[in-house]
Order: sequence, then structure tokens, then C-alpha cells
Amino acid sequence: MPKFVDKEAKQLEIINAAMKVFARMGIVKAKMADIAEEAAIGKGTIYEYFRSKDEIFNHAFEMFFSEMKTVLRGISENEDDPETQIRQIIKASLIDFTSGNEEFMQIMMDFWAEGIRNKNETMSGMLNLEGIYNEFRSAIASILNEGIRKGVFRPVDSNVAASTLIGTMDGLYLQWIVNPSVFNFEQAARFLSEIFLRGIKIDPSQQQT
Amino acid sequence: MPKFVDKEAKQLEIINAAMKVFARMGIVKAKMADIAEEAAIGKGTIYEYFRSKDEIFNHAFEMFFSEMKTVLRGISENEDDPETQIRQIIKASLIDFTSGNEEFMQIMMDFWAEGIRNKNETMSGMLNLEGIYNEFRSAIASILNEGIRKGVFRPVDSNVAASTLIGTMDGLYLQWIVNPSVFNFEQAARFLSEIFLRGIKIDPSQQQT
DNA sequence: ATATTATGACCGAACGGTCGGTCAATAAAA
DNA sequence: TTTTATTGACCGACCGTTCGGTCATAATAT
Repeated sequence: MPKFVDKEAKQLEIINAAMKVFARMGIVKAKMADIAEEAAIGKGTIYEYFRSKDEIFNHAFEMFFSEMKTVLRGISENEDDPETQIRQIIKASLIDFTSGNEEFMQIMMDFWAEGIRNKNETMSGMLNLEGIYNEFRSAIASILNEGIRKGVFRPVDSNVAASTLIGTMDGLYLQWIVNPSVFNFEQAARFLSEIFLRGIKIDPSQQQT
Repeated sequence: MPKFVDKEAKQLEIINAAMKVFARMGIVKAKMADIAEEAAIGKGTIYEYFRSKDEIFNHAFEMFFSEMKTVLRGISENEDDPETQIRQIIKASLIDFTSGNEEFMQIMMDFWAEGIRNKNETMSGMLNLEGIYNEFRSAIASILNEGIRKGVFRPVDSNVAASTLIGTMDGLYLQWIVNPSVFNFEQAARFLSEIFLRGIKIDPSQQQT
């Protein structure tokens, strides 16, 4: 054993173990003992790297969503056409994130549920579902605004539209979780892209320029 | 004290008390002691009427959603025009259910979260989120099918469309919960009605009959 | 009408299991 | 040897559930 362990790396190991346990048994049911076992360390050791279960949870939460943010950022940076951007966001959210990744979804829903439950809590730190939504919303809203400016989208209220789009995708996750047998993300993504864009695009017959 | 108490009525009292407590502190955090206090009875008395906390939860859950079902049924029975039916469903779900009723929403989200978490559990009885969604979905799908038959809606996949609509509404609840300060149900309902109908209606310029 | 008995509604102290967190002991490294 | 890292037995707060017992009322007897 080296005298100074790489704290960051060990924290990451623990969080990854925690993620596995979270996926397997849900966040609330996950015990410190389970996480320790998964990480192949003693229970006490966890407390060398985290103050509490909440702290583990918060770190995991943050890591989890930062990945999503990165993908979204990539889309808005590498693509110029607003319509294509919207299509890509829907595809990324509903297909790329989900396909073959049940575990991921389970955790995501659990984070949500936990975020809702602890909304009013004086949590040690973050669990900032609100901030994450704000970020997503403003990212999508600015794409919509760009489309409106370019005259390809109707002048809808971009914040309301962005909320609705995000809401729809979240709602679809929920339905998949609840009822995976009759739910198909590919169909849903295709339908959503079509209907949402049809809903906000300028009617071709009256398009200007 | 009457020798024989009306069990049903007392159960209802307890469930109502439980609902209040659920709204105030969340389902998981709600203690039997809290429910007893709210109902102004002894903790032990609760167990004269319910076997367990889960049983209270399940009864509450069922009651809660049966109200929603009733409203939906009313809409499909008292109105013939598919477009109007869709508008009414959106209005009922997003405005009538929600307005001035923060408590209601809190509980609904909590039921959701709980339903997700316990999805794989061998719960005593029900907590049948899946069944409820199926019911809602097929109700909306049949409205859509009627619209398609009448030639006012495009021949979309009615189940996918219904899923998407339900998902959207749930997602909007979620956003309101997370971020009530920047979210407005009236705007959202108006936008959703407009965009969804615009998305599925036959383009007027090519309408037949 | 009054006393007596039976009943079920009601109660909350106590129980038992659970689980996050602590710490004294141990192992490993320096 | 001293310092650092690790550990898991242990603690105690918490909470759902149980159960022995009380009491108001109804039924019955006198």
C-alpha cells in the first residue's frame, strides 16, 4: 500500500460500486454495507472518503448528469441547423442513452424520485435537480430561439416549448420504466421528432424567404 | 362509543389523515405515529383497520387514481368531437387537477416515485402503476382512433401518440415540482394542446371530405 | 330502573429488526 | 518505531408492529 492513496481514484471506485448497487436495489434500499462489499473494502473505509451516504449519493448524482450535459453540449456545438439539433437531442436522449442500458434508466428514475422526495430537505450539498433542468431548458430554448430567428420555427414561447419537450422525454422514460413490454423508444423518438417539429415549424405554404 | 363502528368510514378517515401526512412529509418519511396523530387516534388503533403501512399506502394509491379515472371517463362519455376531447383531457390533467392544489401534486409525484421504486417488489397487493397507465393509454388511443376514422387526425400510431401525450403531461408535472417558480401550467397546457393537435391533425390544405 | 356482565374499540409502552455511523484494534508502509 | 490506512464489531436512534390492558357502551339479569 502506498503511503498516500489517490483519493480521487478511490472515491471514483466507491461511487462506481455505489452506482452498481443503486441499480441493483434502488438508492434507498442500498446499504453502506452493500456498497462496501461491492467495492471490496470495509464499511469503515468508505468513511475515509465520504462523510455520509448522502455525500456518496450527491457525488453519484452529479457524475451521472454531467455525462448528459456533455452530450447535449456536443450537439449544440457541432451542428448548426436548429431542426437537426432538435432531432439529435431527441435521438440522443431517447435512443443513445437508453438502448441496451436498462441499468442506466433505473438509476436515473431513482435519482429523480429521490430528487423529488428531498426537494425541501436541507441536504448537505446539492442534489440540484432544479439547476439541471434549468440548464437543459435554456440549452434547448436557445436552439429554438435560433430557429425562430432564422424563420424556420414559429415564434413560440421558447421556454415553454423547451419545458414541454424535456417533459415529454422524461415522461417517456417513465412509461418505459413502468411498462417496458409495450413501449418502444425508437417509435416514440420518431413520433416525437415528427410531431414536435411539425408543431413548431413554419407552415411551408406561408414560409418567408 | 357505539358498539359497532363503521369500519369503512374509519378506514377512510385514516386514509385521509395519511394523505395529509404524505403530502406534508412524503410517503417514506411518514411515520405511523404521524398518521395516528393526524387522525387523532392511537397508533395501535390504526392496526385495527389496516394490516400494515403498505396496506394504507395501497388503499390511498387506489383511491387517488380512481378519481382521475372518473374524470377521464366523464370526458370520453360527454363529448363527441375528438379534438375537443383531447383539449379537455389536457386541460383537466394540467389545469383542473393542479390549480391551487400543490398537495395533490406532491402526493402524485410521490406515488410515482414509490411506484418506480417498488416496481419489482412482492408487494402485498397492488400499486399497479402499469395497469393505470394502460388504462389511460387505451382511453386516449381510442379517442385518437376515432379522430383518425373521422378523417380529422392523420393516421398516426395511436398507442405511440397516446404514450407521448401522457408522457408529456407527466413530464410537465415533474417540472413543476422541480421548478415551480418558472413553470406555468396554463401556458404549458395551451402550448401542448396547440402543438400536439397541430402535429396530428390533417393538414387543412389537403383535407379530404 | 338498576346492577351486572360481555364486548369490541382504543391505546401506547415495549419489542425486535434495521442501518448509518464510530472507533479501538490491526495491518501495512515508511 | 511511527505514521497511515483499513477494518468490522459495536452502538444507538429509529420505526413498524405487537399485545396486554382499559374503558365506554350495549346486552342481560334482577
